[in-house]
Amino acid sequence: MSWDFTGGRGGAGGGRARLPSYVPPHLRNAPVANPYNAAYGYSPYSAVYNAPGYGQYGGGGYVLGGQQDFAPRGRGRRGRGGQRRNEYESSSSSSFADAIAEKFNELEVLGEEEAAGGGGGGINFEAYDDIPVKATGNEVPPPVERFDEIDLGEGLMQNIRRCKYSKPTPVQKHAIPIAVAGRDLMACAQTGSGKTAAFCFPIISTILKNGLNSGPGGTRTVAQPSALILSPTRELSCQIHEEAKKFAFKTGVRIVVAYGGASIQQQLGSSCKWAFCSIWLVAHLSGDVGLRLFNSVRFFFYGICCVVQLYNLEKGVDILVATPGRLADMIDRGRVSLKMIKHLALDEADRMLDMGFEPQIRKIVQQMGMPPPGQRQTMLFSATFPDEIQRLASDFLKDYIFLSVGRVGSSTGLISQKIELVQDMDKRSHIMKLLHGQKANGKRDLTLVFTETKKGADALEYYLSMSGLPAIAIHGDKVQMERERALRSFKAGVTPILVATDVASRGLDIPNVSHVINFDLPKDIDDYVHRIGRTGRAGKSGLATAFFSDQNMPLAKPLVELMKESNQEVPPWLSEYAKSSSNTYSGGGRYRRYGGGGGGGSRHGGYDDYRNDYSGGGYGGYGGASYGGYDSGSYYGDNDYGGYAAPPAWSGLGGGGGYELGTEAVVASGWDM
DNA sequence: AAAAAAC
Repeated sequence: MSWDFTGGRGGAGGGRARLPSYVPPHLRNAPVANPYNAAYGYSPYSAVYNAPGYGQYGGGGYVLGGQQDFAPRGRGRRGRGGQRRNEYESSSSSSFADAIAEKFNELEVLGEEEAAGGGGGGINFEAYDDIPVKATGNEVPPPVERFDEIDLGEGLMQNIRRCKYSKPTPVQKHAIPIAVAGRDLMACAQTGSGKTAAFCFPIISTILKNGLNSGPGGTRTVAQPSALILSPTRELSCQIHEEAKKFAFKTGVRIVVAYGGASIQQQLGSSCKWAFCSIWLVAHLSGDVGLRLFNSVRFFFYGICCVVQLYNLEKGVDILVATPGRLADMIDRGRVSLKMIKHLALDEADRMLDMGFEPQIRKIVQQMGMPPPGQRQTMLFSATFPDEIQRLASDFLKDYIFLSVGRVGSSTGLISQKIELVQDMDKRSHIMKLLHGQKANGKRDLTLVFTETKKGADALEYYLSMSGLPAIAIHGDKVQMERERALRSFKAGVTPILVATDVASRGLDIPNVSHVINFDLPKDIDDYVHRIGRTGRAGKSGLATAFFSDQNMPLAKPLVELMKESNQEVPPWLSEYAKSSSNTYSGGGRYRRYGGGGGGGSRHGGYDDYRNDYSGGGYGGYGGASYGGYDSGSYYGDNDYGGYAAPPAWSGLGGGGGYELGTEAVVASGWDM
């Protein structure tokens, strides 16, 4: 029964069969049957650690320096020749050959960030030529057409070539010169537009120019990274880390990832891991007493972990990729100091600055020793950038450039959106119908199902599993190990149905998703945009189905507008709802602080520099009526975002040197890619 | 009334 996997157990057959274990150097260039084996480093331990009873310790998480980086002697990259490599490390990208192999494999299966960031893999670069790009701000550095127009440093250039990034994507063309010039940046660019590289290249390049921070001495007791990259989920941090490592290959730039969900095996050397596994085995064989013994040993090892963590931090880190909670914790403990930070990048910045996250971010950025704006470079990236968030973010920036990149393939209509009127009680039978229909197709395409709550995700997973459908759930209540296992299992097609909360809605690289089902629609239209953007990638068509129930009335209007923009057929009943609800729900019931106010600007990727709204009031395109509700002008009366005179005219080439590329204003149709 | 993010 396929749904045996839903418990995240892997099973003897499923789990072990995929384990590549050690790959000898001479075979590392060989194509990998399943890209995810290599890319995500199935370790021989996962089968063991995923055994029942281990779960609560979150074996899959990383405390610091995921994978290679946390091995006691670090990676081979820094001249250690990989002598400390163990099986786990080898199964990840321990050599660049592996990295390249992964890259190719990922491209083949339409990796998201990879694909768009890379020059190969059947990416339709012609489509990029039409993408409207707009940069506003003072003295905007001109874009480049090629990577070699900018001196990024030989090591990095070599890696760019190794990655087969032949040509920069639109966001890279603009963002890299801006960032290399040391300017602050607020970039509104789609997931999959290559933004990871857009902020990594300049950071790595500058670090190389200014000299590495991490010397071999290790006399420092506090890690002082010179760059910090923050992201809202652990998986995303991990993904960025993996990316960045490829770019920094052999440059000596040290990149460490830090996020929660404490792990044991990830941080121990191979011998410790084996010892740990053996103990676990013995413990299980000898029953209850053994298990108790195992638990004490586990705690012992946990203590060791902290020591290892310390050691690695002290060894030096140039770029720290982290989630906010863990970083704040490490700063509190005095393990990390931000006083040497020269570059700060926030990925998915709008989420990082929304209600739940903003205080943490503000604390990290403003109260934990980081140099103030002006003395550091700050770059914010997101696919959606509501005005309210822009306003918040401007606290972190100085004289920044706002960059807005339109969508790739928006005109091709890669994603078809279907909205169905399904009441909550009918949702289950309805999704069964949908999924069985797909099953009949015999395809192994991936289906991503979004629910509103964690409980809902679990319940749906259970229901689908019990109905014979291979589903697995991912959400924040699962321990990190289960989350990662779910993701792997989904990507590998073992459980081609992933039931997820919004933990999986942003930034994550989940290739081959052919269908996104919004079992529960999100409250926020931006979330919807991010969610459906998981499908329809790199030339493949995608389907996004949403179950619209009476609960979703507030979403009707923005949803209709979004669908119209992307040339989707709007069901008549939905239009009716949109009309009748237009003024009723203005901003009410929204969780996000920017809630109803965001309507002044355009949404779903077509955001504009809010500074330009300041004096002008609504400028065509999207009227302030988007959300019904507030007139956006009401926000601008505060006058509290100090010193921002309204910069040059928003429309590109005029005025103070904004750039405009492409054929139309940036509020182009289409949505995420 | 949610999700995420530290131990």
